[in-house]
Amino acid sequence: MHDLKIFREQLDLLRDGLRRRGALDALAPVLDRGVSLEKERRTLIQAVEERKAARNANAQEVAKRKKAKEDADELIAQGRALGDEIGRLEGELGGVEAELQRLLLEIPNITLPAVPEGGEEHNTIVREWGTPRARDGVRPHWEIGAALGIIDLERASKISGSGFVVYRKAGARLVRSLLNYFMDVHRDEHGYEEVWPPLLVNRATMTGTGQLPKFEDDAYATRGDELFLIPTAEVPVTNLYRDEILEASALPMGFVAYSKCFRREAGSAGKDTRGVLRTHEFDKVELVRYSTPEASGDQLELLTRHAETMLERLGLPYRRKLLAAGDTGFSSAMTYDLEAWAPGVGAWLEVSSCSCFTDYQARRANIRYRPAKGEKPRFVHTLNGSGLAFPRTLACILEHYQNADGSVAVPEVLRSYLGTDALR
RNA sequence: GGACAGGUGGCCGAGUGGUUGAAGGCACCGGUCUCGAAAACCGGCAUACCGGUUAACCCGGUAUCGAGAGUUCGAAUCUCUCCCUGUCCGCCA
Repeated sequence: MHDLKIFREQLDLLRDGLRRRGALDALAPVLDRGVSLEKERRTLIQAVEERKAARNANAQEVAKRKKAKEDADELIAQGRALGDEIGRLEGELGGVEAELQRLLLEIPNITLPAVPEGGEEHNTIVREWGTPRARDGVRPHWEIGAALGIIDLERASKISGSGFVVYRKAGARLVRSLLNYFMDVHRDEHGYEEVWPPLLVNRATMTGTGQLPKFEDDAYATRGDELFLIPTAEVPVTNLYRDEILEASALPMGFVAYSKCFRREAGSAGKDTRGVLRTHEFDKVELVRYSTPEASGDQLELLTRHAETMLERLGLPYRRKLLAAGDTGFSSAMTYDLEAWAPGVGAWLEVSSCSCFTDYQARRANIRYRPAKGEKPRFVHTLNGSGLAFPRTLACILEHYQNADGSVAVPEVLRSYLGTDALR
């Protein structure tokens, strides 16, 4: 969310940002409305506060007279009239502020200068690692998984519905191995604090990271308790310090959290849904960082490297894609997608999305830090990225390491976790 | 789920309708003192918004005592709803 002041002080910057996303035409009326409402808001605030000041002075005077046993009836009548007027003006102000709030929620973050303008056709591959395996003779992971008895989609749909998966035997253990391996590396080598967050969170938390109110249809909600199942660990972890002011010396902070992720995928039926590519419930290790505004660019590179390291250690060929402005997520100022090659599916699979949100998320969640003693608090910059998402990583492993005899070699780094060097 | 007891500034803690943004203490920062330190003393020490000025400092105003609504000329203080915490009981991995 942007600061209200953007309508008054940084309109050109905002216009240009929207243009780069290709969203200016659609949002121009929102901006115009915002500018005039912002003015109206200030006018109303002045009117209200002027009367409140009068009311407070009046109340003091009443107190004084009462103490002196003097008559105050006239003042009390004046106070009552002021009160009525304040009530009326505040009602008006409330309406204006509510609409402003709604407008602000419709305006996406402004992307950083390094982000290419335009739509997804301007996405840029900025890094490639490894040699993608040829598709010839490679079966997709759902066939491999079924043959090995480690991915059971039929029974998953029986017990839960479509878009769910049961991992069995070595498949189940493989999930657990990824969890432990990822957590270990990010904690021990990359210096993240390990966090094990709740999967059910309240409305304020979902609102803090922007899932609500706009995307309520995408979230699973509990009946009767006003709790939501998290779509990513980003939600509880970023909200850890909601409404707090941090010490500058604490930054940057890094958190690594494993979680189940729950997504209704309301609008994406039929796209990339084979096998485990898109499910309603999946596992992911998430990296979250808080940084000072000055350092957030470097922090994005660092975070992205942390995620890439996992693919390199697993020996999976991948590429880093810098998303163009129009393809960059609503709250994000800059995003790299990491795509690993799945030779069986014959596609690059997004296994991580690393973003810098600048202060857009922090403002909404009210996460600040104090640069130095006595200075005013500033919003932190928040960043996050998967490190990594399990199902697609698992699919890539099965396909990339598939042998001619139907067995699958286990990546070196997972062997001690999995207790075997091959799945057969 | 039931019954009590609570939620006040970074922390502790006073305060039941009228100069209370809020006593006092602790912590922290600056100063005096000291060769230096401690102690003592003096001063400072929330956030947001609006306006004036705007380069910064600053000045005036408004709001905030868990959240929201209400009563009142006036609410930390009274009423209602909700949230959270603690203790006991019940249930339970």
